[in-house]
Amino acid sequence: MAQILSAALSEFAEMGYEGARLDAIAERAGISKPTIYLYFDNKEALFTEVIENTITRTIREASEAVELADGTTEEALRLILGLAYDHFIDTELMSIMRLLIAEGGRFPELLETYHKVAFTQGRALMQGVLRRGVARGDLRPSPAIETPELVIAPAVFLSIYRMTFNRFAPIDKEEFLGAHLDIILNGIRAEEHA
Amino acid sequence: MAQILSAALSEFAEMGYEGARLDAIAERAGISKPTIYLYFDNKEALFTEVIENTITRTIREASEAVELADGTTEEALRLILGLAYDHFIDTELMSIMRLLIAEGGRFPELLETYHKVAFTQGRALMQGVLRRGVARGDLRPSPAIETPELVIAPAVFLSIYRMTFNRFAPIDKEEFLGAHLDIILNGIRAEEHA
Amino acid sequence: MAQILSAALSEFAEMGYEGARLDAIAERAGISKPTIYLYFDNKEALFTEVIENTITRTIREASEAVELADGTTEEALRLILGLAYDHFIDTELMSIMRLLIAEGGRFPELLETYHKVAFTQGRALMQGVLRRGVARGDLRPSPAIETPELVIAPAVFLSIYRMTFNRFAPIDKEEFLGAHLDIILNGIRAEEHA
Amino acid sequence: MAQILSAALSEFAEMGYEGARLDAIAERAGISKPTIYLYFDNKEALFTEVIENTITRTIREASEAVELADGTTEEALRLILGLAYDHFIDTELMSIMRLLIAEGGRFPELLETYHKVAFTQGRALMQGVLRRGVARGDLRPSPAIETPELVIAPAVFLSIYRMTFNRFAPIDKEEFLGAHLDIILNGIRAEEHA
DNA sequence: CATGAATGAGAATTCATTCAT
DNA sequence: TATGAATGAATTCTCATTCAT
Repeated sequence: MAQILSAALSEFAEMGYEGARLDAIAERAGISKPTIYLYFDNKEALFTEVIENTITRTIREASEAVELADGTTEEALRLILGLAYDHFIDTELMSIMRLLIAEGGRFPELLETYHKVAFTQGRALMQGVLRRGVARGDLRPSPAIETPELVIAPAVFLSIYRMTFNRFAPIDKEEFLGAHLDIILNGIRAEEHA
Repeated sequence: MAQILSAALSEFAEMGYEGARLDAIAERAGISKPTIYLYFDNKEALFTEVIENTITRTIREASEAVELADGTTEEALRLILGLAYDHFIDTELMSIMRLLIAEGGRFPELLETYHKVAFTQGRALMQGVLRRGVARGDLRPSPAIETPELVIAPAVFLSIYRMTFNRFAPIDKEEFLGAHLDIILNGIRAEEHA
Repeated sequence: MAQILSAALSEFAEMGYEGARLDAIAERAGISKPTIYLYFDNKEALFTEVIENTITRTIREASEAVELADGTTEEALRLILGLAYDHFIDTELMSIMRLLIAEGGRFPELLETYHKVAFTQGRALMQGVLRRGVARGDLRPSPAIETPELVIAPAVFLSIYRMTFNRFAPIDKEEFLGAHLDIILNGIRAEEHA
Repeated sequence: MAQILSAALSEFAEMGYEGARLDAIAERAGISKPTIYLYFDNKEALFTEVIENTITRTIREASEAVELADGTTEEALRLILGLAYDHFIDTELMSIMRLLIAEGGRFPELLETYHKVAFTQGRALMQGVLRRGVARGDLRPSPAIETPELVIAPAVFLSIYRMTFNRFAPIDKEEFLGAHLDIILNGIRAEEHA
């Protein structure tokens, strides 16, 4: 059953919901087509199960890793963004995101699950770091405190980019992360005085 | 033919390439199915034509608007980001982006077209603004100069967000743009004081 | 569409609902399988349409014929039973009856239709003849007046018989009808007196 | 094995041959699907076995009961028709009859078995009673003597009726049997008087 | 130009049947 | 004797595509 889910994730990610063929999934999983029906009611059930299973599994792994260091605000930011890049980019979660963007309109419950289980959690984590930073005097009370999505946005952008344009103009993950941290922390404006 | 393209864009955007039905497109366009074949060789040709047509048309409109004001660096940034938000969010271009994310793997030429025609151009524009800002002493020579994607990323993020999670936790476009400009310009770090 | 209905009637009558193959129906009708779907939503719709269409068509024809002669009671009985035999035995209506017996449990609405449109009407007709016979003094006020089914029963029996056992021990329709009339009119008991 | 046959009879009777599912039979019998194959070669073998088994079993029971009373002709008739009603209506034999009507075309050997084992025997029994009645002077030498089916027909009719239309316009078994005997014995014609 | 009518190729799904245990 | 797991062979149904008009 794990093999079916894994095969299905690949096929769905590559072909989309409609484009995916149960034939292909069965072949990837090394079983026969009817066997899929021993474990899943139908294509839709398989699809939703794939999504939910992957989300919860990945989030569980991620959550375990996010024992936030007691370090400085900058270290915490660096850590959490590093984790975001590691989990979002070139991973199964990225495939899920692509699927949700593509098929979300037709599977709104999945969107909701992902929103609740993954997005909201990540957002809260980031907001916690920012708030602590402000409390410590490390960060100014910028609008980012209430819009932590802004801080995460470049990670999401890179995830999309890697799935699409990267082949034409590659962007290096580490370099991008470095620049990301720099800009977020310091902005692009030149020092006022002088 | 314009009606066909328009109908097809809607249908493809809603249903994806495989999910889209020529029946449905014909109905939306108020014509009969075979008529589509008078103008397009087949479904794939219609799809690529829809994408390319929409891209070029939208980009043309956008380009006309980007007679960059001679104003201050901040005004230029504000202007170009405002245009990005206006063209990317809740528009046809957003549908195209969704389609490219969803189907890009199977239609790489379309990705390339979009990359060349839209993305590269927008990136160059942004980079121009940034470079001029540095030259004028308004902006520091940050890594964003070579990674202008970072400055655009939140617009892309919001575009995706509006297509997916917005229904569960709405984000206001104008507010988000305001925060976006603030963070990009100033960063989140507290003034070093001294 | 008439050809599809006709082909479907044959196939359903021979094979039952589940046993019937759309392939076979298409072939009998000289068309391709998908063409069936141009006219009928699915197998079930085709089935119910076949039944209802055949019933109403046949009943219409029958009704036209039942301009009951003003003749004697015996002539009227002879006429109406003759019509029953002609319409029930070795005809399309017989196939319908077989189908309803076989599949009635799964298609109760069809049973109801047939009951209303065919059976009730025939029963009322027979009852009318019997009542007039009693009024004229030709018939005694027997329990058959309120149970006209008894008078029709042998026709139904023969219909079933022809579909099943006739091949092993053939029963001649005309002879059977003759005996039927005789028994119904006179009973089998010997004259009392003497 | 008895449980399998019983489960199979129910399922076949309800769903027809094609409609019946081995899954369902196994579940009704409280065993697993492959177990059926320990006792029966395949679905068809199970079906024919069910039919033949039920027929022979029921006929055996019936035969035992038909130690014809030495009573009057009328008593004998009453007895034999009573038995027919009891065995044909709302019983397993009725289900068998329905199955044979439905599937007889595809299983002619079953029809033959039923014809030989059940029908011919019942017909002979009835004919014996009639002939004895004529010999005794109780019955006239009517055509029914050579067509005893006519006398049985209403029982068959009622059996069919109970499987189909009874829900829309119920017929009481006992009343019907009473009317049946009256009509068969006396006919519906008024006394010639004199 | 436009379309009503038709279909070949293929998709999901079902089910009788098998087999290793 | 019994069964959990698996599948080959259908079967219904869909849809892009064609063609005569």
